Amino acid sequence: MSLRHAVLGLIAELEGASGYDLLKVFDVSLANVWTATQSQIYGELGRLADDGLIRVAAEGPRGRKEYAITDAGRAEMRRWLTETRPRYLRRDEPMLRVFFFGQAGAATAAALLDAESDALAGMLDELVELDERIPWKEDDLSFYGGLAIEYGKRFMEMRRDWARWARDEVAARDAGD
Amino acid sequence: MSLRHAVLGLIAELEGASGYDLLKVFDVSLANVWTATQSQIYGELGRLADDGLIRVAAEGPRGRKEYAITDAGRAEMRRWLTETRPRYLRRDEPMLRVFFFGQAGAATAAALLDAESDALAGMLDELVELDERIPWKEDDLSFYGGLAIEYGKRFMEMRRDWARWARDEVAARDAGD
DNA sequence: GGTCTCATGTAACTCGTTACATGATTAA
DNA sequence: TTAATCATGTAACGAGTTACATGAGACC
Repeated sequence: MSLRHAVLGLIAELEGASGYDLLKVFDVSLANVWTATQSQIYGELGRLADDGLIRVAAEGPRGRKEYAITDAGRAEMRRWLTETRPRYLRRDEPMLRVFFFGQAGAATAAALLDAESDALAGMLDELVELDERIPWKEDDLSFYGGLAIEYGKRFMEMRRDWARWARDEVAARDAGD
Repeated sequence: MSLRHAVLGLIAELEGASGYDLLKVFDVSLANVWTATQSQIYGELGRLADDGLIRVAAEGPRGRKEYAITDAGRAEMRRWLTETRPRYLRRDEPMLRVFFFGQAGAATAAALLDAESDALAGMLDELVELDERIPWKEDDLSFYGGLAIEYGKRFMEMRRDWARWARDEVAARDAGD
């Protein structure tokens, strides 16, 4: 139940946030780490409130609901961080396709790998820009969010370099043996 | 519908494979890229056969069904590789937790990061061993599978190094300012 | 007055996980 | 003979996606 803890953890850090606020956080910094849709977030906020882990602390204009974490919620967050082990489930569509590039022919495979390294270079640029735009290290969320952004940058770099290397391997195999 | 194409692609490469055979491929080489459970695989094989993309080519002992791809299946595979763009959906539980390590205190955060770099070093060892055990480059699946394994190794290395770096950042922040 | 952003919610569907259930064949 | 491996299938549930639906407030 990772989404549950993502939402709960954000409410803990961002007291007074609404579902709409969380949605923006998911789109920007958390996107590198966990994606969520609008309907998921609102649904989970409702369930967390029903279970007493968060509560509606205030209501604003346009039906806005501002949430705050409860003691039970803080305890659950600590339990999740310290008493559960994360799962390393990999599900990576671009990399899955690589597995089958042989079925499209070597020339097409090389072109697809080129397109991927370009896409990755673009995503890396976006992250670097984001990293420079946000004032890190001010508070805990920023500090740990900064660690996650650094991870995102390393990830994109590694992957871009891999795509370039793989492209050369495919080209060499096509030309040579 | 990535699982569908993962199963379809494997049947294309491994003519005569059964659901049970695919299950092993998913557990070993494909695990770095796409995970699937037994019930998903059998379900998808049934649906692919219903849709005419694969067919039961032979039946073996113990109810074994050996599948073969059809022309419609090969066309669908080509279409998927060349006419669709992959999605970069990241959903990474260990990294999500990092986002909230501040809520457990700096000492606990450092310990959690230590545990993670150890786990990653172990997974890297497993991949290196796998890489040495399997005879790559013999056929297309092995060649492209080898590219994916190289990716897996780079991924683990990057991640292990990141965890060590992050641990030092947390320790420095805790000691210093 | 019109458009943009803020703001929430639900319904239908697909995908993924866990657990159960069953049985044949092989090798020690 | 008994344990391991091979082999398939389904049922219930939980998680994630897409689309629809609605409306209030802010800005120009």
